Amino acid sequence: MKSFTKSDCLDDLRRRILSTDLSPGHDLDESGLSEYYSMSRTPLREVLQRLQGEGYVVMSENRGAKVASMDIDVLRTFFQTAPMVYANIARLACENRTPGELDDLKHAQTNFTKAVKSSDAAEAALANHKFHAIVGRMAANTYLMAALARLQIDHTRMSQTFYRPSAPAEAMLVLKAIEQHDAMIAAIEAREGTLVIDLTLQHWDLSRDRMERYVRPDPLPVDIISLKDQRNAI
Amino acid sequence: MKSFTKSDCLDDLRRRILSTDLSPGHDLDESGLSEYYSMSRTPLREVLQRLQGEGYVVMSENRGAKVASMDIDVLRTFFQTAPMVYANIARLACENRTPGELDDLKHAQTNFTKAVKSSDAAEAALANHKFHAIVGRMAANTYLMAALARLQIDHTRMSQTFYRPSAPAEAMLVLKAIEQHDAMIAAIEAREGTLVIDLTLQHWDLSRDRMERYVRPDPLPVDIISLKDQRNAI
DNA sequence: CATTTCAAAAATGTATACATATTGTATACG
DNA sequence: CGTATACAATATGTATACATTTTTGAAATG
Repeated sequence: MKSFTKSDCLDDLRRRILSTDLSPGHDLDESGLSEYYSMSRTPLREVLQRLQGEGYVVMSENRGAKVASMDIDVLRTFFQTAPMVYANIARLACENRTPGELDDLKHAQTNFTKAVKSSDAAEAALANHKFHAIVGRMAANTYLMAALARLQIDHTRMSQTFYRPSAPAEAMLVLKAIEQHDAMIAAIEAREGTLVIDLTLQHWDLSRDRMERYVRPDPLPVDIISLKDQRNAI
Repeated sequence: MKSFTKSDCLDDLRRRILSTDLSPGHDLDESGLSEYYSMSRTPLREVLQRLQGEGYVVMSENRGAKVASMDIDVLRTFFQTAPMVYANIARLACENRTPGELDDLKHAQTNFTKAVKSSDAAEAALANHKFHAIVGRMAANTYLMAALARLQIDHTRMSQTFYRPSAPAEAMLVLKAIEQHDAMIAAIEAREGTLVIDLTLQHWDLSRDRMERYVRPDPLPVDIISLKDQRNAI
């Protein structure tokens, strides 16, 4: 039986939520989780409290914790807010990045590329999350970071399908995302603020188009429905 | 002995931190606090975890919790970020406000005015905090709200002196703040987005000027130092 | 058959005891 | 003297037992 430290538990729960292994709205049972991570309920509850603070879960009095939901209001707000925050973060990252952070970013990019090439969808989404989290750290702005962290939770969960390309045209889009990351790294290294804002917004557009297609897929063919028994059609 | 519920404890600690009754960097002792609020350490630790999530305190492994500090980096970032977040929040508040929230805002404004008139500095700062928190709730944007909440913590702590007017000219400034609040309420009620952005930025300028004077006060008169015994001058 | 009641079961909340890590202090040593 | 080390004191971390609340489900009722 593997032994988990509290930090491991935090990381693992974050990973499972981001990969939608624990789906939005999923009920988190304290006893079950404390057994799963082989720790008592006391530290596990503290982990959940912390995850609530980070926006991964919501807790209600006497009713335990749930994975944060992604209802219609959340999505609307997400698409409204994301480009502004991402662009501002990217600009600040240009100004405030350190050499060490730049190395971290390049390393995250190689991990991302590897994950994409090996067609590991969940791993690619998490590697992408890590990449943008490092850009956020570069920005060195605790206030915007709080907003970014929450945006990323929903962004990563929504983009799970992004890295699971079903059509050749969509595989191309993922390769394009890799190129955009490379361009962003170069711009951040050169401290070209206006350029990195531009690149970030392009990167956002690519992601957004794909996500909107996921949220609002092509409607089912009408004629199939009309051919079926009318009682089951509604 | 008064009995505290966990929610009371949360509110009271927030209040004490915002009013700098618990100053930035202050070490929070679990045993002491659990005795103070007459609850065991288990729920108190959960309260601290939660306050960490909200940005009021920082915790480190095996070293307990401290009130979030306000060092030079924090202040720089604060002045850099606040106007953008406040302006965006105000604009969204115009769009998304509900009648009930508008009532809450007006009520908060009467409380604020009362506190200012009664020269209760700490209460005025907290009432002002509440006012802007309601504007934040009106915006209905969880991502920006996370940033706003953290900005407000530092804003309220810094502006403690704002409502403790030492000179008549500064009392005038506080009255001006009250007028600005009234104008903002009217603009939000009329859903005049561009106007409320303008008013918000003016409100910010007023607050910023006062805070900068606090952070960087007038230097001590040089001649007084030169008159003293040289050994004590340094 | 739907609805209500109420007790058992299960989950969350809290207190306490114990384990582990950090900090302070006195003493030994160079 | 200053530094290092050992040990006591104190603080944080975790496990367990118990309390309270919510949920479940079977029996009773209309």
